[in-house]
Amino acid sequence: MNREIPDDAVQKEALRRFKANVFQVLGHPTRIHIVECLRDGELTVSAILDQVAVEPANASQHLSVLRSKGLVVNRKEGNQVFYSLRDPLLIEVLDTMKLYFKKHLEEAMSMLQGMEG
Amino acid sequence: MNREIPDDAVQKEALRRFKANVFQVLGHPTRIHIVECLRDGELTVSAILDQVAVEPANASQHLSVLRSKGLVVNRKEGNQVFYSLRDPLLIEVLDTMKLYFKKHLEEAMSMLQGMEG
DNA sequence: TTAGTATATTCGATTATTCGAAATTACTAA
DNA sequence: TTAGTAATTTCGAATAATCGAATATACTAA
Repeated sequence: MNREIPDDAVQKEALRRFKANVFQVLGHPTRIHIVECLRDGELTVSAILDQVAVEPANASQHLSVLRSKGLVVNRKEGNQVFYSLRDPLLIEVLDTMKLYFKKHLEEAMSMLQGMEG
Repeated sequence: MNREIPDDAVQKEALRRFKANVFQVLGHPTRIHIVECLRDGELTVSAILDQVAVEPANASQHLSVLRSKGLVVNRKEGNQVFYSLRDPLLIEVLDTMKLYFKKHLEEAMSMLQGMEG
């Protein structure tokens, strides 16, 4: 198999798919919100719900996505489930992004108008 | 309007939507590939097509997404269109991500198996 | 056991993304 | 003009993402 495409290219493509997957997980406002909430440490689902005002079922679904793609981990303690970020490096990505956003804020805002208009 | 939700929260939510939008744009392997191609400078669509083996129409659609969300810019020169990254900061995001990926490569690979299996 | 709280899963409808094929626009060179 | 290359747009079908409602599981306390 793979007589024409070199192994290297196949692996690079696989890596790109993986990257795309991670970005896609971050590609939803509610999931971004959840990740931001977890910035300073672990939280229970209830605590997350206090900040991220969505249906519990919906939050669970988003947490499930974050979990399945390895961005967050969870631990159970009695009645509750605590979530936390898998790797603080993710915060760095978000912080670099924050720089990007700050820089492009003005155009970002006018762009937002267009997005939902 | 917005009698109950403070302005600040509304703006934060707007910003999150914008961030999500950018991440979503990066949430496709072909678009990641295109951005990576543009890492070292501008390229014509043809040159991009040489590296990213997809239908021209498909590449155009992805470039259109990258353009409309402001991640790339283009200029026309005669018969051809040159694309380049809007802001090198984007590369930094990608580079931070690269660290993340390197760190999680092993699990990443087993995760990829699950994704397409 | 029963009732109550915390979280997760399943289901079905809606909306969004994605792709290739076909048609289109914009240039260039003969 | 005509033919040819570069890039884009439109269309329609297939697939994926999203949400709330309803249901289910797991734990706790009475």
